[in-house]
Amino acid sequence: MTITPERILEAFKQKGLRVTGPRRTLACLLVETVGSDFTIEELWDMVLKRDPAIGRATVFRAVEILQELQLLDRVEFSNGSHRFRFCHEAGQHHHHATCSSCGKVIEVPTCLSAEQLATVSRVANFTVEGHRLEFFGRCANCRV
Amino acid sequence: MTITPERILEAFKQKGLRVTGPRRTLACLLVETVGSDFTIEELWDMVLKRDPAIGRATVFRAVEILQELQLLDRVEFSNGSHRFRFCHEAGQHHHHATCSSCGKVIEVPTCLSAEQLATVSRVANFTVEGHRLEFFGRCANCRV
DNA sequence: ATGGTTGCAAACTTTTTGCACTTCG
DNA sequence: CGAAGTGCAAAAAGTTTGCAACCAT
Repeated sequence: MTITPERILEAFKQKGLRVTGPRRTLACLLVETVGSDFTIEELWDMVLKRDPAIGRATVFRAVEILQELQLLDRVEFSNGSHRFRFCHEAGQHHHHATCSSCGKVIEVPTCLSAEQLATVSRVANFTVEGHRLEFFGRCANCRV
Repeated sequence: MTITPERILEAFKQKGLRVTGPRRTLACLLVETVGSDFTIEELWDMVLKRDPAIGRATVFRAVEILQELQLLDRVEFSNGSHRFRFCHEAGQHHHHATCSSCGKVIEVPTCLSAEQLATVSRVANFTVEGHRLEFFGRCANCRV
């Protein structure tokens, strides 16, 4: 199940959103970025190379939508900064390990168990609807 | 073990940092905020009421240090925003559940097991040095 | 046609920086 | 005294907004 621009555009349609030129351009670009991460500024720069007429706001707006569609992941780093990433596992629940030395991002399937989530609900008297989990450390290359 | 301004200032000293007027003011203020959360702007406003001479940059710099000292927690919300919080559990490892309706923050002790962390290390070929875990959902008051 | 979408530019929010002055130790 | 810390103001990042024109459907 490789991700294609069509899949992304289909997701827009199913949300009742239109398929437009800028969105098409973005979809094509994003599938090529799989496995790498970027800031919105960097994404905009990439977009400009394909269509210099696209505005920055359009990119910000598209990123917001793609996050809601769960297609684009926001990756948090230990220093509090964040980058975006169109993951191999796009659409699948997963988390990220980020190297505090080189910034490498690794997709990891590890997650909390149902029991652990139930425990949170109980002790916090809280309905858990979602969570975010990030691992920080050092990748194989940056190990000492 | 109640937290006191002295404890905070002591932590500064042990890091080789000086105890200054602004830091004293901040320490006193922070122990009174335990259990509530704030933005840096809000913190600065509170600081100004005690000493109108303190600059914004000083507050930003102090917040950065207090985070490194693990005394001040940065709480992330589901919408991507964040606030700071001087927790009851200051210094103890814990996480947060935030209500996406009213913004309430609940401190929770639930965490990953050693096995789960070991699994991440193994599958990602990655030395895990830290992690961040946030729960999103609805608190008792905002439940439908 | 018609309402969602876009580009632009300006406004905004949040955080950082350089530097002369101050203050702790 | 000397280095760390501070206040200020300006600048840098990062993001949002209003609106007239545009274009999918």
